[in-house]
Amino acid sequence: MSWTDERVETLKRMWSEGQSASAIAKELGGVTRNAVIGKVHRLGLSNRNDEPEPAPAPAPEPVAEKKADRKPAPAVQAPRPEPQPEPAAPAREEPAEEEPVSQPVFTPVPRRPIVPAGQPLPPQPSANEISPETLASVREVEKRARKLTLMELTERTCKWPIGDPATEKFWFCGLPSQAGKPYCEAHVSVAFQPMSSRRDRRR
DNA sequence: CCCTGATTCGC
DNA sequence: GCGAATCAGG
Repeated sequence: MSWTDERVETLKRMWSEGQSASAIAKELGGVTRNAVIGKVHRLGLSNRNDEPEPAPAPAPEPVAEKKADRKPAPAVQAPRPEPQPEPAAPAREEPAEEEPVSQPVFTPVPRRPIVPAGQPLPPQPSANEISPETLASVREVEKRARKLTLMELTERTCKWPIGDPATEKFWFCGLPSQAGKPYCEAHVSVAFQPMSSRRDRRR
């Protein structure tokens, strides 16, 4: 396989969408993720976000007096943009009266949430809409959940969230997912319901 | 062990 | 230019 214009176009599109190199390789076929990564670098797409250019801040040498100056510019690695200094966290007093213990209370720092453009988020399991049998089955399955963290999820693990994300009791199902589906068999059954069965569900 | 991208270097 | 091997890491 070679990098035809069309294949390069697909590569560019998927990469900009945040797809992983292996996913792109799978889509293209005939190439490995290494090939994809290599191509990405050759195309100069390495940076997923589009920083125009850090404007390398010449780092002016304060002391640069040498009679016999050898190398004017050592030409080292491009100087890093240098992370922004953390803006002094505004001391925030919450009038919360009900909290007995002092809680750190994460204040949602203005952060642009980068959603990994993946599978559709599962609807929260709402008791209605789902047959009791299926619901029972799901509950049973969730007892056997592998309780994976976000980082442990793969393309072959069920990504159904279990528990309250705001608490420690939160994890992902993690059981083997259906081929091509983001969830295991049990969760697929509650996630993907035919319109017909949703229409006149008995209550 | 699963996965990720980054880099190197012989081709 | 290409990409396998390797590295570094979550």
